[in-house]
Amino acid sequence: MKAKGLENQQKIVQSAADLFYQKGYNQTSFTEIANASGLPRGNFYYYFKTKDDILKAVVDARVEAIRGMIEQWQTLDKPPKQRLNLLLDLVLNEADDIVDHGCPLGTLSAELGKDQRLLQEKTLEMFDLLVSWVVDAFQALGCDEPYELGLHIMGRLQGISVMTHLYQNKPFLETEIQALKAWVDQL
Amino acid sequence: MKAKGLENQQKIVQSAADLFYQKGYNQTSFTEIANASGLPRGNFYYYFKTKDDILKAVVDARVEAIRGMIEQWQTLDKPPKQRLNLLLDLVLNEADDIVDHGCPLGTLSAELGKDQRLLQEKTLEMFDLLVSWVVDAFQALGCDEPYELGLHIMGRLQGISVMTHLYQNKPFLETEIQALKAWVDQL
DNA sequence: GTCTATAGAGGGATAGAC
DNA sequence: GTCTATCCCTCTATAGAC
Repeated sequence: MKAKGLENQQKIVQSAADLFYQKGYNQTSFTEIANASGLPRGNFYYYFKTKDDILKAVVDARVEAIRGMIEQWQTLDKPPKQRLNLLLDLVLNEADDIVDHGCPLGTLSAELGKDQRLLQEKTLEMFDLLVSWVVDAFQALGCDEPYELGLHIMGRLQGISVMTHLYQNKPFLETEIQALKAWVDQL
Repeated sequence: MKAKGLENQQKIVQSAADLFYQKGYNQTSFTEIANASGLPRGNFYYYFKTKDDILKAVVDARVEAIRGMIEQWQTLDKPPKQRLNLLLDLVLNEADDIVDHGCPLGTLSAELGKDQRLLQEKTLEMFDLLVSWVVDAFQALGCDEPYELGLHIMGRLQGISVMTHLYQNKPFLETEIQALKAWVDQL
């Protein structure tokens, strides 16, 4: 049945996404994905030829999720500074996960950047969406170098995520995000 | 011979340190360390009982290197702001490596933080040394919250390293470090 | 102290019955 | 479209000759 197939495919992608985030891509085995999704190991070679294909599907799903989120943000029709705050609030809401596993985008990209650059390029699609969202906001604010500012704020968020994860320090994340909000506010 | 043994041990630690940085800890195999160090695979179980022990030795070596660097910095007897600049210049000098492999401290800690927290704690020794170096400088400057500022600047550097690595964007690193220098200067 | 050979577990991937 | 059985490879780690 086609419908059943799609369902299983989504289960695999969802389980893999969680595990890749919690354990890292290379540290996650087929066995673990199978156990988490409730499907027998051999089965999902029917859906994905290789582990890399699973990662690509995971990234595609996350790209679509981000795209959907941004589209929803756009419907809110907020002024530029509040648009930037939407991203900052997103990080604030994910604080507990960041304490435990770091940034879902950054840690995956960083892991693959070490020696799997081809796969890493795929993960940059996730970043690019957010970068262009913040760049647009800085542009709307009439800033001189919107692209540089966009990379700057994404870098700030990555740094906050790394330190929060390393020291499992949630208060640090909260005060740093507040500081970023103040910085945005006085632009 | 004891001397020969120590020499081999250092060769292993050096090769492992390079590979852990370039490929990540979990992605580096004994075979690769053996090839890089020129020693046969089985041999270095004489020096290290497990792979984890090699990592600990690698971290110990790096801790000692950082400690030595900081001691040397102290002999320079510079004013606080210039002390902070020593760290910023260090990052600037490592820009090419950061483009290729990210921050040598941060990427290792982040990898192990995912699901090898016991090992990760060991790697925090490297961070703690640098954190206390910058905290001391902020304290000497009479800043209100030196510890928070110390974590802040370390986070900024981590964020810069992550983005530089992801996008292989060296100019980004250079302008961001310059911005940090300006920020330090006007404290 | 140095090296070879190999054990034992677990990884990704495949073949083929149903 | 679903599942079992299994292959082959690489991994860490060990045993034991020299």
